[in-house]
Amino acid sequence: MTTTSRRPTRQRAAVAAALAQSAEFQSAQELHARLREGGDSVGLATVYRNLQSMAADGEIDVVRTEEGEAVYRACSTGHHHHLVCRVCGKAVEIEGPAVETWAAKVSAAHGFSDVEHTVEIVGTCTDCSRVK
Amino acid sequence: MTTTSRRPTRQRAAVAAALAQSAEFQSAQELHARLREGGDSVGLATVYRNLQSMAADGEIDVVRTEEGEAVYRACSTGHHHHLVCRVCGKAVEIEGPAVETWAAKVSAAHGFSDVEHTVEIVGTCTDCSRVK
DNA sequence: GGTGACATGACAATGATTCTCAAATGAAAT
DNA sequence: ATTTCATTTGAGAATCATTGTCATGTCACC
Repeated sequence: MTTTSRRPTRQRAAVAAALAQSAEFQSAQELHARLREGGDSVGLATVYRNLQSMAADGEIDVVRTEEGEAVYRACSTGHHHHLVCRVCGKAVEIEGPAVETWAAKVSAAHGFSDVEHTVEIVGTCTDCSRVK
Repeated sequence: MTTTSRRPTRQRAAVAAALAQSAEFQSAQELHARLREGGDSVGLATVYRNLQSMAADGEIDVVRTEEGEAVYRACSTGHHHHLVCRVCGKAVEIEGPAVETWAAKVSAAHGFSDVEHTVEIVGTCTDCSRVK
């Protein structure tokens, strides 16, 4: 079902590597720029295509910025949510059994099937609130 | 604090009215088109500006589409979340005390302050899963 | 080594959102 | 009413991420 056979290419590997290099969320544009600088030249469209297919296969995480920009991140493992600092962008991975069950219960109650959910918590982390 | 004094104008009223006309989420573009058709001509930029200020004041709800488009909705009351059908777009307003407390607890545990959270659940509603 | 399908790259095209700035309009004073 | 002045509006240009196009490159297999 999730078997989208793909061909291994230098570009795909480069994108995956660049993504894995940081634990933070990165936009396609940022990744593209980083690749350029690093010498691994990869076309912008290719970066987008690869990120999309990886995301479709659940290999990476996608989230929409407040401004609507898509940001990607190498997903360490399984299903989880994020606690993001609105100032420095630091992201903490969190899990919430409570939320999972709640979401399942609520959607079932309304007759919804094949459900997915997104939970994003944004706030100001200790470091950033200190500085002001 | 939330006292952003604004001037009442025909346009602002028109946008608010158009928004209130439907219980569904609508994009700025859709609202603009609807206003045009209805004879209440309002500039596109103005529609955006008003939606933004209303959203900033918490008078209306904003959510990002899967494609990154911003959609707005007259917010009935207080804080709540949405259960959205991925096929027909039908949205059900839901509340979740469980989620609220969980979010507060988790963010506090990580030292985050001034926290906000977003929870979106998407699935397929009864009607749409029936048709296939 | 040849071949056909899939991947890539450069660039054009799209589409939502924002910016610009002159003209219109509200509010309060006169 | 009229003046005054900050705010709001409108039309269109400008941005900017993302997607489409299509000729060319490359992989897996024969």
